[in-house]
Amino acid sequence: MLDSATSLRTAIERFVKLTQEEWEMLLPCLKELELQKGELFAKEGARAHLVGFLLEGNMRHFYTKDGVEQTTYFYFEGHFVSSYISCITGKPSELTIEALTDCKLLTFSYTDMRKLFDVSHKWERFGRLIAEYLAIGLEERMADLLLLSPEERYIKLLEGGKQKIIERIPQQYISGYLGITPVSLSRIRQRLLKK
Amino acid sequence: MLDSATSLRTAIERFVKLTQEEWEMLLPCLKELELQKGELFAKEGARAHLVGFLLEGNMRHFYTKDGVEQTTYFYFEGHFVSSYISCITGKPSELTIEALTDCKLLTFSYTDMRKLFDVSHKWERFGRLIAEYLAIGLEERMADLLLLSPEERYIKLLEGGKQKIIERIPQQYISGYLGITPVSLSRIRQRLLKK
DNA sequence: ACTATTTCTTATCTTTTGTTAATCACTGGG
DNA sequence: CCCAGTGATTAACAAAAGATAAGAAATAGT
Repeated sequence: MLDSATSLRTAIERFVKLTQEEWEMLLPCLKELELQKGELFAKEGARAHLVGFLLEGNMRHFYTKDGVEQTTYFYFEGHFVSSYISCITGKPSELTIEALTDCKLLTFSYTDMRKLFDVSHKWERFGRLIAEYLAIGLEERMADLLLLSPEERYIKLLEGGKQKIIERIPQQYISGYLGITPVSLSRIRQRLLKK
Repeated sequence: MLDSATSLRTAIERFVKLTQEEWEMLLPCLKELELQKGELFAKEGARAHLVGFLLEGNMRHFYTKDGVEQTTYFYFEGHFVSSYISCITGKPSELTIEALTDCKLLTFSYTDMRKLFDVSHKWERFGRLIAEYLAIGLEERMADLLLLSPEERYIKLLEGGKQKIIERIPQQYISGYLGITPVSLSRIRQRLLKK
């Protein structure tokens, strides 16, 4: 627990530097959670309250359309995992988060986080910076979807800093991330090989 | 100026209620700005510093790909306008914001906003809630791009709460918002008429 | 009211993707 | 070592989108 808490603190301090006192405001809220491959961290239709910090393993999140799972995001160790939109809006989650491998997490409830926002300017700032970080990522993702062809998006994934996705995620899920079918991704790969 | 400032205050108070004192922290930072149709509020390649509140008129923002403008968002009166990602990252803007009609705005610099974040927990909270609001919108937009076909996206635009876009924006720009060409949008409209 | 521009639609053709199904490759259990 | 199950590829066809060009409709300016 000590090691893992340190790793969480490091992640948080990429956004704001904490005094020991501030850090200890969060400490009692932390719980360890282990998930086996296939288990869910958040479920479509249920209000999400938990925020997780992924210590080991990786996860995906997916929407369901016409009964078909559509994977749109991946989580790796050292990053936060949450149906964040559901946490902040209080509405039922539209997405499901599933462990792709056995996972270890530290978790805290968003309710507790909200209390920290109330009593601490520093933690409120953390909340702002996390939301901004999320928005920056979403904006880039959206621009890519609007401006790039599926093939260009795949090339960007190959060349861009998202190596982990290529290395560790099955293609059937990557295709969802790119907004195309697995068959189409396979064809794109074939096209690129011949160039 | 008084009226317009009141309208801005109302917009801000949809996120946080302000005391008179807090409101007066922002007041001296405000400037009026008028733009004529076609003038730019932010320009690709330049670092953005300004945040605007649109009092009258509407605007679009667009990316440029291979020299072609690709419109991806619209702004209407009563809403904030900014190359927000550039403001918060400090990097050059990847998008250009252009007045589609003559516009009146109230503006303040993001530098001033940042100072308010530093000295006021309440304003920091405003910053968090704005960023969360942005993230919520982007998440929905991204999910639509990944899960819906162009035709479904157009139908959603027709039926969803984005009436202003349909009513007041030329189709050549709407097509960019949907991620397709103007020709393709015209065909989709034709298809839907025949149903 | 008329002309000049711009915007939207229609048509044709090419390219790409979706769909479905069959095949191939890999993996893990028995 | 074989076999079942899963994931990836390939094939064939239908549907949709991109590109380009030409024509119709709407708009703005004089």
